Order: sequence, then structure tokens, then C-alpha cells
Amino acid sequence: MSLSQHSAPVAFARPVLVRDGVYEHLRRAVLDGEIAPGERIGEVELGERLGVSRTPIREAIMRLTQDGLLMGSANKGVRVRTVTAQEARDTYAVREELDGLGAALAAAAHTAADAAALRAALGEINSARDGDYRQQTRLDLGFHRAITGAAHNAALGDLARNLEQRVALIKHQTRTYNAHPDTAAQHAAILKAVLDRDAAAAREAARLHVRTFAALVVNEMNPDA
Amino acid sequence: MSLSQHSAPVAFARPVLVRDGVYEHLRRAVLDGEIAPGERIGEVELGERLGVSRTPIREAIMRLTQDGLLMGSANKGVRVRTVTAQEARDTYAVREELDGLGAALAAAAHTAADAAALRAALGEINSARDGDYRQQTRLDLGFHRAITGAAHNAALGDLARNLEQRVALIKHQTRTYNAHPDTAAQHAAILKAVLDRDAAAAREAARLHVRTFAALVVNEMNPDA
DNA sequence: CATGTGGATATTGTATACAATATTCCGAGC
DNA sequence: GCTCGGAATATTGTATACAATATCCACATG
Repeated sequence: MSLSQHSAPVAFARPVLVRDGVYEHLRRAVLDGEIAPGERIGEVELGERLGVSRTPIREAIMRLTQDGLLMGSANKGVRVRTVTAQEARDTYAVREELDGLGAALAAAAHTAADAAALRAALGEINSARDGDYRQQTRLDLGFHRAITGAAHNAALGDLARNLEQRVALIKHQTRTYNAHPDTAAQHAAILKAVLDRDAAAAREAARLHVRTFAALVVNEMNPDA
Repeated sequence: MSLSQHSAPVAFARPVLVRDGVYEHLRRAVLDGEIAPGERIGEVELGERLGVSRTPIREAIMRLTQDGLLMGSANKGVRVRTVTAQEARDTYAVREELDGLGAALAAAAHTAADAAALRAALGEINSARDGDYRQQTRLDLGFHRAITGAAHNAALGDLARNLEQRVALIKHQTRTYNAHPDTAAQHAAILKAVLDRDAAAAREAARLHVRTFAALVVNEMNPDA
């Protein structure tokens, strides 16, 4: 096993950059709700905890800020972002369009591998129905990512990923448990339309699902209208 | 005028951060086409030219990379992004949805100030019809930004801004001069529908405009299809 | 002559040092 | 007792130093 002879085409030894590791760590911590919305993130403390210097910490924080997961003003540090009810409404309005587009494109462009991934993602959701809202948020994110992935549109993938993360943040802020009775049926309808390659039905099913869930979450955030 | 007594609520003396200045400088240079797509950007050289250290340079570069204006792999530096024909098609497909949504929302939500800004932006385009493609790109971007601004949806604003920049990059790459005869009429139709608060018409007008221009640009990029 | 191998060079990635701004808390004054 | 400085502290912003990786070119080798 003379692996050390050639360069290093091994798959597991990807040249990991410290900043990427910090980014993934922080991102996961925020999306899993380990750091609460509004909680402050100190560069030095985080650096000491992870055993790295401030430089990669800062670079990861900047990326997450642009992702919309953190918020911060100059010289005042960053916090896990808190979202207002209006911002949540705005986000869902955009997400309705993009998820609709994603489902329509997925219906037209999905491959056999995409179909398998979609079925697997939905299966996980259905078999873990009684998990907590964190697990539910994570699995739901996985299902939607599978759809946008099946759309095979890089620009959509970038933007949808951004939106999904913001939605996950909103869910953690409200701690909304998706107990809506139509959820399972709506998920199934989206999957069926996509697999049937019915773009129009897929788009409408995805949009309806977003509307249903948006109403649930936004209502949870704010007593008004 | 004892301004020095209280903190410093003066508007013109915004606490400018070096990284923000570098970011705007680089962003403008890329969007104005001063740096050609594919051209390399060296951290040290740029730092010396601007008279700042590498730290704010790197932070600006990371932001622009996430914006989709630069591209780079680990340890290999960054270049002004080059876009493939497929990526351009993908981008326009998404933009059609978002611009349509933006126009529809703008029709419903625009204020008197928004209306004035929209008229001004369109006036600039029409009075500078004979400029080069750089000026045209800049003014067109201004018009679309005015629309998404009038939509008063923060999430849409973020994503649309991202998309607009990518489109501007594509235009510089193809050096497409928008000579399509319908352009002026389409712009006018969008503006009219928005000002009439006709959301459905505004959405369709915006989508048609994107489709028209996308066909022009994509055709310019690649002989196929 | 093509090729690939080695080192010299250049460039990026990370860590640390220094500067500027913000926060905190204590005491003076009313 | 409350409020308004103001110094002490802490934290972020920037600059620089060091480490790791990539690029380039000369040179040897088939």
C-alpha cells in the first residue's frame, strides 16, 4: 500500500481549509439551534474553543453573515440573526416562487438518482414524524434540497440554499413544530408530481406547501394579522 | 456649532471600514468591466495599489466570491468569474421568476418616491440610448434595482441584487449591446403596469423582458441551440 | 525532442501583533 | 438617589509575520 508515492488522490483526505471547517461548524450549530437567535458570538472565545486563530473565524463569520444567518454592525460583533415577522413573510413570499420553480424544473430534469434521493428524503421525514422540531427542520431542509438539486439549475441551487437556511433560522426562532395535518399529504403530492414529470402540478403543489407552512410560522411569530 | 459634544450623529462621517471601501471598489471595477472576466486578482498587488493590507482585501474578495462575481479555488487565488452558456440560461430562468415577482410586488406596494425613482431610472436609460454597453448595463441595472426596491421585500432585494450582478457580469463577458427593437417598449410596459398597480400585467411584462433579453445574450454566448 | 523531476519563486492560508472603536463600571456632581 | 462623565477593559478592525501550497523554470533523462 504505497499510497505516499503519488500526490494524494485519496478521497477522504480532501485539503480541508480551517476556515471551511469553522464555517461548517458554525453553520451547523446555528441551523441545529445550538446557538440561540440573538446570542452573541465572540471571535476570541470561539477561536479558543476550536483551537484556531481569529483569521479563519472572521472569514467564516463573514460568509455566514452574507448567508443571512448572522447579523452584525461594524465594531459591534455578530449575533445569530433574529427575524421579524415582516421579514419572515417576505422570505416566504420569495420562497414560494423559487420552490415552485424548483419543483417544476425538477419534474422536467430529474434523473433516476434524483428520484431515489427524493424518495429517501421523504422516507426519512415520514419515519421520524415524532422527532423534535430540530430534527424535523433538518429533515425538511433535506427534502427541499433534494428537490432543488434535482432541478439541475446552479443559480437556483445557490439562491434556494440561501432561502432554506433563512427559513430554518425562522423555525428555530419560533420553535414551530410542523403539526399541520396536511403536511404529509402535501409532501407526497409534491413528490408524486415531480416523479410524474408534471411540471405544472409540481409547481403548484410546492407553492401550496410553502403557503401552508408560512401561515403557520408567521402566525406563531406575531399575534397581529 | 458644538458638534464634538455629542457622540457624532453626522450623516456624512459614516464610520467607513477599509474592507467596505475595497469591496465597493472591486465590485464597481468588475461590474463596470474594468477587470475582464477570467482575469486574475492578486491580493498583494491590489493591496499595494490601494494602499491597504491584505486583510481587508481578502475579506472583500470573499464577499465578492459569494456574490458570484469572482471565482477561486483553495490556494489558487481568484479570478473574475466566467460564466458558461448553461449557467447563463440557469440564471435567466431564475431571474424571470424573481423579476416577475418583484414587478408584481412593486405594482402593489410602490410609494410616490418609488414612482419618481422608477421614472428617473427609465428616463436615464432612454436619454442615454447611444452609450456603450457598459453604461447601458449600469443604467439597466439601476432600473431593475428601482423595481425590486419598490417591491419593499428585503429577501427579494437581497436575492435580486445577487442575480442582477451576475447578469451584469454575463453582459460584460459577452459585450452584448442591447439593440433589440422591443427594449424601450418593454421597459415602458413594465413601468406603466407598475404605476397602474396592475400586478398581473407587471409580472408578465417583466418576465417577457427577461425572456427577450436572455435569448439575445445566451445566443451571443454559444452557437449551439 | 519530449517529459518529468527538482528546486527556486510566488501566492495564498493562518497566526499573531497593533490600532481603533465600543462597552462597562465606578465615582463625581447635582 | 440619579445622571453624567471618564477611565479601564474588552472586542473588533487592520497590519504584519510565518507556514503551507502552488506555480514556474531549469535541467537531467528516456
